[in-house]
Amino acid sequence: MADDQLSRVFAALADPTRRDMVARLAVGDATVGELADPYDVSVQAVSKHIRVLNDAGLVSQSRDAQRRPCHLEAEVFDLMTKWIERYRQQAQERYDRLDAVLAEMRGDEQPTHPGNREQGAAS
Amino acid sequence: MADDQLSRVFAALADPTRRDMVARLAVGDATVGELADPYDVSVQAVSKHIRVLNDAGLVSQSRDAQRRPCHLEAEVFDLMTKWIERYRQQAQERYDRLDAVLAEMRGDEQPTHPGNREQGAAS
DNA sequence: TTTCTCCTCAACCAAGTGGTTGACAACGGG
DNA sequence: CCCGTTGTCAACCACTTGGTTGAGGAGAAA
Repeated sequence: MADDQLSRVFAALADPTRRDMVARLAVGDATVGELADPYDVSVQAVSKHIRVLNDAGLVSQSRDAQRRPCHLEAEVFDLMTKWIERYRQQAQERYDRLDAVLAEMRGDEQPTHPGNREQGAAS
Repeated sequence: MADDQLSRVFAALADPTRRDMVARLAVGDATVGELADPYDVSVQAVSKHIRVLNDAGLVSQSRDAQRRPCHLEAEVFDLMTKWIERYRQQAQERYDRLDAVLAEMRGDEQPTHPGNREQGAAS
């Protein structure tokens, strides 16, 4: 597992249990015990999951006596969203260009200027 | 690794090499060899990466003689985006409510969360 | 103080991952 | 037809991962 943050975030969310915990934390902060309750695994295992989410920057923990309340750091989601949107859009534009070319080949559409359709967008 | 699609997609993108390949494929389809070229690993390793992307539904392969051109299936991104946005928004709403409560307790009139610069840049 | 609760650390284990090399199937060009 | 190109499959290896159990620290509670 590469050690850059984006990789860690994706890897952290690749586990359904951890996604579930994130869903739980989106509702409100929770202690380790509260997070562990719904699952049929040891508290230690849940503690490990939290550590993974923590390392990814998705969750932070504070102190309250013996308890360690977990808090969702939702800003990290933007990191993923940005990456995803970038390439989704890029691919989408490519399909759109292809559509335009196909339409042009069929004479479906008025060609604004023949052969001027490629590589137009400036990032 | 759980076998549901969302898990597979996240896991597939948890590897920088595979994210790189997705970036490459967003520009246009490519053969396995073309995808392997920039990297200092064997073609077999790249073939394995492609298989992972394939199993996640992110990439499809067709036939062209001996070649197996890879094609990016960008719709799968929506699966992730939906999941992410759901909990990001949920968490955001919670912070907003907290802001409101805090403001009310202080008798304040400008509710602003301390560590909460701005919300959705890319939605 | 002693005890109980909440949680983490350490060691261990089975299974999975990302890489390697070697073999080989499929196909086009001589 | 044989040969080079392209890519996958199979076996293997080091390392990681998600789980376990046991030990123990930090605080409240008795």
